[in-house]
Amino acid sequence: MSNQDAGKDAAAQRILAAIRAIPRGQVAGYGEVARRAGLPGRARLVARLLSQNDDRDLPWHRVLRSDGRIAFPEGSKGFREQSQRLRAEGVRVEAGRVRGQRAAATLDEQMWGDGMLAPPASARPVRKSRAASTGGKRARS
DNA sequence: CTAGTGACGACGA
DNA sequence: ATCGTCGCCACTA
Repeated sequence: MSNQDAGKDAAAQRILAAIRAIPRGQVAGYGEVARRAGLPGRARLVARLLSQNDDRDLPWHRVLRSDGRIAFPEGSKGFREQSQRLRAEGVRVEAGRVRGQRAAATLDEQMWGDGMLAPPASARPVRKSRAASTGGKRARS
């Protein structure tokens, strides 16, 4: 296995850890999870991982889009599954959208919350550390 | 190398 | 709040 493979795997493990760190009844956005994992700008990587994931243990249902919407198309199998699992935890889901909390923002606060420990962010740029500026103003007018 | 695709994210209209 | 467009990443053809 090459270094790249190892690095990819490490990133994957970190992402999985970040997802498992989401408290029951709480939710987080893909981008938030990626950031928490030290992979800013890799929201899509998180999504790809989940699509590949098969671990029933993983609380994947707590990961939503940044706008609080479930990422699956309404009515799809995954959609129903996720909605059900979320509601089972007491999360209010309506019209494919989670109400009661804003997906994300709370993650870090829940873990390290009010000055509990050092900033996790630690921002382990792992590498690459690109701008990761998701959506940098196009020149459209 | 270019194009297309996807459990994404942000911004402008 | 909704929609369309653009940006970024990782992967596949």
